[in-house]
Parts: sequence; C-alpha cells; structure tokens
Amino acid sequence: MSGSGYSLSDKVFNTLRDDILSGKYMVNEDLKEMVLASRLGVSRTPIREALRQLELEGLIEIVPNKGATVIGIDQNDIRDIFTMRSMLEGLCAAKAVNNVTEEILAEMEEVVDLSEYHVNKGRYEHVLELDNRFHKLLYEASGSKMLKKTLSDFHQYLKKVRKETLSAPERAGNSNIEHRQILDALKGKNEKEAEQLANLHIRNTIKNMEEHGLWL
Amino acid sequence: MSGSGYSLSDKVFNTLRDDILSGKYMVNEDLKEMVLASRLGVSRTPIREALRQLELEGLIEIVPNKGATVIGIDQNDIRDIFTMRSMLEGLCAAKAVNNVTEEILAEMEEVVDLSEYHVNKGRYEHVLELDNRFHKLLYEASGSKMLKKTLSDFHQYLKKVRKETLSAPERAGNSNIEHRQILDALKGKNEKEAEQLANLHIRNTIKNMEEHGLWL
DNA sequence: ACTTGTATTATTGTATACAATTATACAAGA
DNA sequence: TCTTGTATAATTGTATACAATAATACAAGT
Repeated sequence: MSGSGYSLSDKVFNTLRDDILSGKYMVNEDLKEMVLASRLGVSRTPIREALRQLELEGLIEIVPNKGATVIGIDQNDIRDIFTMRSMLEGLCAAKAVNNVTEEILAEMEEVVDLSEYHVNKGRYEHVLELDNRFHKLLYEASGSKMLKKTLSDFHQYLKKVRKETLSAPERAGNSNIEHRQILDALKGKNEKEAEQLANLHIRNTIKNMEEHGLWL
Repeated sequence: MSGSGYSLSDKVFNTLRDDILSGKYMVNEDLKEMVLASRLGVSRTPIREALRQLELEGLIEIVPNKGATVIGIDQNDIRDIFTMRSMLEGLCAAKAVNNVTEEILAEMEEVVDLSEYHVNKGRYEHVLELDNRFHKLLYEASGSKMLKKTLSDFHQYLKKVRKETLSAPERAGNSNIEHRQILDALKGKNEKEAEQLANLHIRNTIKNMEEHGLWL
C-alpha cells in the first residue's frame, strides 16, 4: 500500500542508516539479526541485505560468523566530510559552469527565489528541503556521475547536522544569499568564481556550526 | 581451505566488482541472479547480498522486481575520480603531516626504498603492489577515517587503470621519486608542500595516462 | 581459585521454498 | 496488421529451514 516501489531491504536500509546517524544505536553496539528482524517486523533476509550495504557505507562493521557492530560517525568524521565536501563542491560548481542546462538553471533560480521567500517568512522547514534541492541540482549540473555520487553520499551523512545549522535564522538567510551568488556565477559562466563561491559556501557552513557549537 | 575468513558474499562481491571493472560484463547488461549463482557455484542468497553492495557502489542499478543491470565506469568517470582524488590526496597528505606516526613513516620509507630497487630491476609487478601500499599508508597516516574510506574507494575503482600506468617504465620511476618527495615533506612537517606534492603526484599520473593514450 | 574440556545454546551463513511481480507467447478481435 | 487480453513462464522478493561457527555455562581436575 504505502511506499510501494521500494523493497523491504531498501526500507530496512534507510531505517537503520537514519537510526545509526541519529544516534539511536550506540557506537560498538552489536546488531543481532533476529532482534532487528522482529523489531522491524520482517525476516532476516532483508535485514542481512541492508547490513551488507551499511557495512559498505562504513556505518557498521561485519565480522564473518560473529556479527555486526555499529561504527557510526563522530565529530571528527563530520568535520572531515565537510572539508572534503568544500573542495569537491567547488570542483562540482566549476564543472557545472560548462555543463549546466538552461532547464537546471531555471530550476535553481526557482529554488533560490522560493527559499528567499520562506526565509523571510521564517518557515525554516521548507528552507532545509530547498537547500537539499539546490545542492542536488548543483551536483546534477556538473554532468559528472562520480562527483554527483560522492557528494550525494556526503550529503546523506550530514543530513542531521545540516538540519540544525539551517535552523539558525541568520545562517539560513546567508546560506541562500550564497546560493544565489553561486547561481549567478553559473549563469555568467565564471568558472573560477563559481568554484570559489561553492567552496566558501561550505566553509561558511562549517564556521557557523563551530560558532554556534552545533557540533553534533 | 583457501581464503577462509571471508564469507561467500564477500567473495562474490569482489569477483563481480572486478569483473565489472575489467569490462567482463557489458554496460547495460542484465545480471540474472540464477545465472550468476550457477556460474559461481553458490545459491542466490550470497549473490543478492553482493548485488546490493554493488548497487551502493554505483556499479549496477537494481530496479525492484525487475533486476540488476550493469552501469560500470567509463573514461569520464575515471577522469573525474582522478580529479577528485588529486584534491583529496592533497588534503590527506596535509593532514598526515600532523598525524603520521614514526611507525608509519618508517614503513613508508621501506616501501619507497624497495620500490626504487624494483624499478631499477624492472620488476614492475612489485612496483604496483608497493604503490598500493604507499598510498594506503598515506591514507592511514591522515588519521581520518572518512578520508581513508573515500580515497580507498577511489583506489579500487582505479585499480585496473593504475596497473597500466605503472607499466610505463619512466612513469614507474617518476612516481616513486614523487613518493619520496611526499615522504620527505611529511618528515619535514611541511604541510603546504606535502599537500601540493600529493596533489601534483596524482595530476602527473593523469597527464601520463593522457600522453600514452592509456585512457582505459 | 583457576584452568581446561565439553556440552549446550545462540548466532550467523547458506540454501531452498514459496509468494509476488514482471516478461513472454500467443490467440482473438478490430 | 495491430492491438489487447490472457495464460504461461521467468525472475525477483521474502521467509524459512538447515548447516556451520562462535559464545556460554559448567563440571572435572589441578
């Protein structure tokens, strides 16, 4: 009925990943297949398939014949992901200058306009989702499958943290101003500027987090 | 007997990944679970677990109830991975300056010395493996779990290509010279230099590939 | 008390059975 | 010929059964 189009394995994977990233499972905690299976109301098969994926993501470790334990991510991981992201997001923006389509540009513009509206109204829930869309569009615009995949993965990891950073009113506003600057650089085909702006955009996010102690 | 300590799923995953990366499966080719199962002499269960992992790696696509199709990687992907890698490898080296242990430094030195020996002898098979070890040590030295994971993933993707680039005699020699320069920068605690050298090292690899048409 | 060995239990690994979905073949009607 | 419907087969999704391995409990001997 609901959520059709996804297999149980998919749902289990998403559920477990979110639970691990949100700290619902302690680091070093053992994950027993049967416990998870009965808790989520499925058999061991989709649980196992999800665990194999979580292992590849680096969120858990699986020792053959022993089982899975939570690894999770800590403050250092988050900081490092942000640093990597700032570099690659710059690269992404630079590539986007040469590959972005008019269609994507129009969509980005819409997102930025809408976001500005919601920021002024103080509707920060919408701002978060629009931020997601902006960055997704930027990744798409790069025309690079690998860049898109890598940055999207980072994005997932940072989901929880980003939610908090964008809740800070002045950051939400500044963030969208930076989005518009990036968009303008794309429209103006200014590669270097797009790169620097995108890079700076992420570094500003880091700085904002540090200033507000939103460090996980 | 052989390869104990790994589950069938692990072996299937590694086999299929290598086969896809080496082009043994065509892009867009459908992967039927039963076909793979009987070909590899296992049941569908480990096949499915491996396929879920390959999907997360981006090497195949799984459409629920329809099946898996090969995506693979092309020249653009390889170029983009190299570009990302050059950036992150620089970051990695910079971080390594502040985190590397004496033990790792000693091991790197050994690798570089050994590699120089083998280059002079023309034993390029050993050079490849030592190159692997050097970079793995560099990732380890960064002290960053995420950087290590990301760069290791890239490393896997590039395995086949790197094999060919290092077969070019003068590149194998130059590569090791660059390794030693990076090592020296680490020992001298020169962060900026380590970053630039590591970055340049990868860019040189790209340049060498382009010059020799070793473009996959 | 402290090993050490052994039986028991718990847990994971793999194979298989069954259900659900999708693809294919083919006939009937326009 | 071209659709369209339907039966059949092929394939995937999930659950369960069985095998292999590891953890635990506990008794015997020192």
